[in-house]
Amino acid sequence: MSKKGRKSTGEAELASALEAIERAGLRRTQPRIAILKALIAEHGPFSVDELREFSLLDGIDRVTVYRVLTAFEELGLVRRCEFGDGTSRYEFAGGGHHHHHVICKKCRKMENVEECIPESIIQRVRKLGYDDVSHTLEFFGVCKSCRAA
Amino acid sequence: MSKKGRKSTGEAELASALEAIERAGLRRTQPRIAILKALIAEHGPFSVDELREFSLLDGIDRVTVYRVLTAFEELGLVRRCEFGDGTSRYEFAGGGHHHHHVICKKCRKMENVEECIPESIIQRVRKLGYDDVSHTLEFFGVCKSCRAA
DNA sequence: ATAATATTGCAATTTTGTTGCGTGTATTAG
DNA sequence: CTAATACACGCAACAAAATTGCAATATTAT
Repeated sequence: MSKKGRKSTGEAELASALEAIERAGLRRTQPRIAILKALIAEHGPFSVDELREFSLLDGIDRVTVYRVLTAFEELGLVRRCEFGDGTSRYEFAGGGHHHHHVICKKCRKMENVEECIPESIIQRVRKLGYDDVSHTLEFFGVCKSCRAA
Repeated sequence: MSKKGRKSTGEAELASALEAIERAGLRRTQPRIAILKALIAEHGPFSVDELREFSLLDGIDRVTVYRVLTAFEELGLVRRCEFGDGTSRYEFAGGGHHHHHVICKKCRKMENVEECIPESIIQRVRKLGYDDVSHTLEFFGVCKSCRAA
């Protein structure tokens, strides 16, 4: 995405996320920074325990990860996804680029889907009397390799 | 929906669901019938424990309810919804009529949304190589009364 | 009616997420 | 720069949700 086409280091995303944290009156703590870095560097939504496997998060308590992710979700820095297996997964959402996922029903492999729902549906929900409307959308199907087998 | 406009007793839905169960090679057991009846009679997605409060389900073990709902989901008789509070909810999906929900972020009140995503998005997912594509879609917002407070 | 087997119920367990509280660390005031 | 304050963290205990193994039971086919 950068003008010269070089791979993003994530520094811009990190900086703007930290700014958002400050604007919200929260502190720049080591766990928050580490979690942001991990989420920006690696992608695909992660469960709390998957996140904790990154060495960046070494020594950070599971409870802290839950609390940080919940705070980030409220700030819109993170999106929570439910893939139907009972655990929540989180991915960085600080750069406005919002997408969804397809999950294979057999092997649980996951892939991004760039399309989103039309604005008109969101308008309908607003007309029902809701403000600050967000949504979750996930697709499930059987992937090529699983179909073959 | 019936031709004469009288209220549906759910008998038709029940019959066709039972037929689907047989076609799948499953047995018509008392717990399965009771759960179907409850799901057809009452609406709005229910958690396992909410379902178990209906007297129809008296004496049916929680584990059985989980297992039955999982089987029904695979048959497409039931849709699973995730409202972001850590528990799965289920609703009858045997009559093709498929809808989504808005959940208030504050009071957790829930309401149906009849609109659905355009077929074109589902086509895109199929083109990614997935068969048998389904989706989950939930909206979240702040409802009128919570906005006032 | 009987046999074969799918399904249930129970108990124990695992997994996921939450709460309370004492300690530590970042920020603010002096 | 130091002390005071408040926020955030880590630990331990807890709670909720869902799963597993196995023996007992109910359903279907013969």
